[in-house]
Amino acid sequence: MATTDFLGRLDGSVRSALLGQARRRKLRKGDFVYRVGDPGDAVYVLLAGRIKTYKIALRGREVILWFGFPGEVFGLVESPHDRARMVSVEACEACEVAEIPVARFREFLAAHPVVSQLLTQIIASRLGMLANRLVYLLADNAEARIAKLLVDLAARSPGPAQGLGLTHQEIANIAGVQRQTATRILGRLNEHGALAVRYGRIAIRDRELLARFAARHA
Amino acid sequence: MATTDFLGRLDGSVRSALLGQARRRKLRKGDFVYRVGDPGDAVYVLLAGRIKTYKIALRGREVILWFGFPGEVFGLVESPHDRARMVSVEACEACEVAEIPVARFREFLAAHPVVSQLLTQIIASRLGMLANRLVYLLADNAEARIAKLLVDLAARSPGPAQGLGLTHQEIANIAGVQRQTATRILGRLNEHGALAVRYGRIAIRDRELLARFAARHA
DNA sequence: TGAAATCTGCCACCTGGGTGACAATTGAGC
DNA sequence: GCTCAATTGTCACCCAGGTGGCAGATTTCA
Repeated sequence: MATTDFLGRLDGSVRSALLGQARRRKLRKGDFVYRVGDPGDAVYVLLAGRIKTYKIALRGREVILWFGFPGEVFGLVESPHDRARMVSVEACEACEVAEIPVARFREFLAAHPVVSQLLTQIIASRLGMLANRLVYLLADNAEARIAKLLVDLAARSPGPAQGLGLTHQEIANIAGVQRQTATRILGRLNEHGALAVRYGRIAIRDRELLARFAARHA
Repeated sequence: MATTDFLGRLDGSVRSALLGQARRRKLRKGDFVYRVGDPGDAVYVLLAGRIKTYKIALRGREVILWFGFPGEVFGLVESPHDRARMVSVEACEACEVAEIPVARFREFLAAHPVVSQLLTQIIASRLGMLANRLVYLLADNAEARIAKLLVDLAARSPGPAQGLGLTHQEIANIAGVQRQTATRILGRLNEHGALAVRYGRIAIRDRELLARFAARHA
């Protein structure tokens, strides 16, 4: 299980206690869990599907900060002080989320200090991941960035064998390149045998080779 | 006072209680507070000087994550679990820091829940700042990146009137450009009257104009 | 005070990847 | 099954910024 899987790391009883506090919401592709400026009055756990967290930059450019997979928790940072959301969260496919009002979530944490510690860990690791991404986005070229990105995602994705259901546009938006560049590079990695790409199904064929592409700058 | 000024936001008595727990360390330019891999067994408050937090990327490239100014706290993220440091912190000039062993810091937080909340806020805001930087680094061109960076720094820097004592190399390393590019752009911003640059003393002359450069992509 | 190290300013060249454009393919909804 | 929107594939062009190289300015510290 991925270390980012919050729900999976809770004891069964704690998990059901938490989910008992939650309202379930189903979302279709393109629906928002929340958007920039919404009140940050709830915390979410993704039960099924895939979500993306992003901001809109200059000229309408969508910059993806983070993809969320089942079991992961999100919406934590703005919630404690009920500030406006700083990012938008959108369903990449049909999703289900558990929504917990922040007041209840706080009570829950007070009653379960272990969970509170786990969250501290999760936030710290997310800060670390973001810092790492910043470093490689600034220092690497497009090919290495995309390779690193795929390695990272495969480590967190639930069924990497079947492939990641990412569009080229999404890959471009998280790697900070143009859609056409993403297409070109995915094609190249496919030719070299690192990936197995088939219309929207990107699977890693040779993890070693992919890691080698991730580590070189040329 | 900048909202990031941890020490400045503490009550006088709380502040002296905290500093009473600390060992003071003086550093010269180039000294490390800690380096990647060191044990994360202490938390620091910067008392004087300026520090930079960075990682080394491919090909020895230094990517600066964050500049710290007096009053700011750092070393928080790895500490609660005493993990190895994920970043290095180096003095940019003569500095003084207060070093608090993590065990004592934890006791202190338990005794002062207000401070604990403040830290949650600080970590959240740092996550937000990092996310913002990621967005503009991916979406903007070199000129807008450097302009935004200077606006951000001026907002946190103690005496922005006298100018920021940053080298072109440091600006390059945080904006993710080449040193020569930083020089070229600083020269341009100087010509246009947005900055007043004089050998290592970069002062903002026209904040409005600089913000305009930060907001355009061309 | 003087030598060495660091920092700044410039320049010419070159390339990675941005840009726009369009056709082919696929999947989703009717 | 059919239609339409979304996604993918590919191409030609071009420019922002990377690269290397060097001279002059400034600081540091012996």
